[in-house]
Amino acid sequence: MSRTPGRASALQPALPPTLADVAERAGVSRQTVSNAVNNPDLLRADTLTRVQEAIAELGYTPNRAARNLRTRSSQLIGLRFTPVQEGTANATMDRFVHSLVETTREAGYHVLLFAGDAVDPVAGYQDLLSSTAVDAFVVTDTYLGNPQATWLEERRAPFVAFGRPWEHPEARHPWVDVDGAAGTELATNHLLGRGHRRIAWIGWRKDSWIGEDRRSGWLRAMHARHLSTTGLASRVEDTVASGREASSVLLDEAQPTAFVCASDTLAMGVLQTLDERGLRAGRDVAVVGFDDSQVAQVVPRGLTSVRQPLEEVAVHIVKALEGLLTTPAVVGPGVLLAPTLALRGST
Amino acid sequence: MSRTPGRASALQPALPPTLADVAERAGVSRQTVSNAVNNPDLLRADTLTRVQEAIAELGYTPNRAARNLRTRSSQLIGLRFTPVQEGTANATMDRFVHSLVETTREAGYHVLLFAGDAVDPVAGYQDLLSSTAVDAFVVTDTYLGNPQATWLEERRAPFVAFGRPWEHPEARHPWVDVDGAAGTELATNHLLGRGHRRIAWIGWRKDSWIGEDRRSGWLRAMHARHLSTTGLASRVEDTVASGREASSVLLDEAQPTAFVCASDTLAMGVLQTLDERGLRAGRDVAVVGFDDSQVAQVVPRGLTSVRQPLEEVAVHIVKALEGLLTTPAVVGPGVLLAPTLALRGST
DNA sequence: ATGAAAGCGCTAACAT
DNA sequence: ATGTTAGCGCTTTCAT
Repeated sequence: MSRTPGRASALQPALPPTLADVAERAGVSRQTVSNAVNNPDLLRADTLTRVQEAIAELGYTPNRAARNLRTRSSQLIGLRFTPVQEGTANATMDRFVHSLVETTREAGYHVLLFAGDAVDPVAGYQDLLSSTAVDAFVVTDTYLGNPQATWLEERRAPFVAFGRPWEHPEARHPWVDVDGAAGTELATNHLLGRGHRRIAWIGWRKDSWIGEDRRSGWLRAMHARHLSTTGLASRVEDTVASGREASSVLLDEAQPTAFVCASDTLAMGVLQTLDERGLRAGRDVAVVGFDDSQVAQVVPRGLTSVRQPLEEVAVHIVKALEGLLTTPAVVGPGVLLAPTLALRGST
Repeated sequence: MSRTPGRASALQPALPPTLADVAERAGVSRQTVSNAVNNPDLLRADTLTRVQEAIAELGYTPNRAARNLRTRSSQLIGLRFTPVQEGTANATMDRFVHSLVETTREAGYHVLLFAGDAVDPVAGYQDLLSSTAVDAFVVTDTYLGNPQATWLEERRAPFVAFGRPWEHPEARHPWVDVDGAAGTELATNHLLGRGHRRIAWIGWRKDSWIGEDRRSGWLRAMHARHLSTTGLASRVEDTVASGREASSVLLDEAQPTAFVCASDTLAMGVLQTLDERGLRAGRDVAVVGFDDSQVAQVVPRGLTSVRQPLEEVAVHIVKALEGLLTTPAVVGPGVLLAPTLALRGST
């Protein structure tokens, strides 16, 4: 008793109405109201109407915390949000997060962001998991060994990875990824179609699985035409400066007429080199980047770039999450999606 | 009874330990464990040690849902996540979100992302508010009338705005903003210092408060030197194409030697125009953008740009949130922060 | 300094 | 088809 919703003083806002308030108003039990919300089919039509009216009149919304406690679920998906790296063109995260937010919403979930502890990458996951603050995770940073995925799998924590378990083919967690090799192959074939034969590759160091994957698409396309790739490849850090240096060396030593890059960041480095040498991208030398970043879209004359279907990725991830969160959990096979090529002035 | 933590079958993971499990192990009451977690000062040193040992051994973490239900708080801050606009350079959101995630974490909060309903911008807020899913909101899209802020204020919902209540000076909610006029003044003075006298402005349409604010900084700097601004200003849509067209017209009709722009997007349009005319940014014509986007950082030779101190914004916002969430709520005055200028090759 | 009792708002399980 | 009972795990209040 003593709960008089709507009668609290103006200074202290009224507590939101509860199930009990609705029940009293509609002249039914609390359980019936609960059913009206969660299993309306169970109610007789006229009872349902009466309850729904009471709900509307009171502006009732189920209390999340109470529901979470009772159902042992939070309807929250945890995502470790890594910062954009300043001075690079990489912004996949941003577009992906939006797609994920949108898609999870349709499935009745929200996205909870947490920061990565620089020292212990697993700390953030640990916290949320053991306090049952989230129902599952989406793991995105699968590029380096991915200790998170392994850690989560050991604890039987539900999660879906954006990215293949490269070095753990035995991993049994669901994942969704984009076929990087197909993307660079697409890019290389596009250049071949425009008459280029000496097409250089600028990618990441050998310990990057994603980098090697993307590189393999370039190789595949070149070899399919029986073109030599000797001296045409460079593996560097993912920075603009590295892209600039690598392209400068390649131009001097291998005279390529086109560049395929593992990232827009590297491609911007190539554009810098061309700019320094008074060459025009697209006319004198062709350049293709990877990720279709904003940079690729707005740089003068535009940068042709491989675009990941992030909206589609999000859809498949949420589908996998839903499978994971039913009992018994359903784990489907990994999903590999095909990227597209955004054509612009640089080719 | 029947709860045997750690003894569940391997197929069904064990339920996490509860307060009661810790209490039993430590030979104290549940309340004492709760105090050990929340008010350790209340315990005798040896009891505290014993309880802490039990907590460590069991790997106990308080259940969020239960705590939320009891304390009527979720430790969650809601943020409506708007997508990046493709084809623009705007990515303030991304950097800001990261700062916010980082800062809220230090204050014991997490960030909950939700999508904006295109039709009803208030819908997402409504839901989370009435289900008490979040403790407060951070409102970022204050550029157009800001119905959200008004709506939230009417409902006495706790929120902090990133952005001034331009058209509602009587608003009493906390806000944090960046002094756009100071930024463009900084930019203009920088150009004046480099000898420029005919400095043009490309900004947004008149109905944008932020746009007019930024414009006023340019005006102020020009007028302080008794320089005419007649014919040197243009107000357009925030797109690269508009920036290109506006700069083209201005170059023909007013012969400016420098441009100050309301956004990096517009500035990229200027760079396009220069590129088309065979002019070099920085040597022939100077250009300054606004927001220090990734684009500004990696475009060949770089784009000088006004940089918002988003980390600092986040700190002040979280400070304001904390004030809001104490009882009684403490509402401080609005906070206006000064931007800086990131110097690059375009000036 | 510690413990016992009560209850936050909801839903699963069972009874009618 | 609806109601009753119990309890999710925690903290507030009060007693010792």
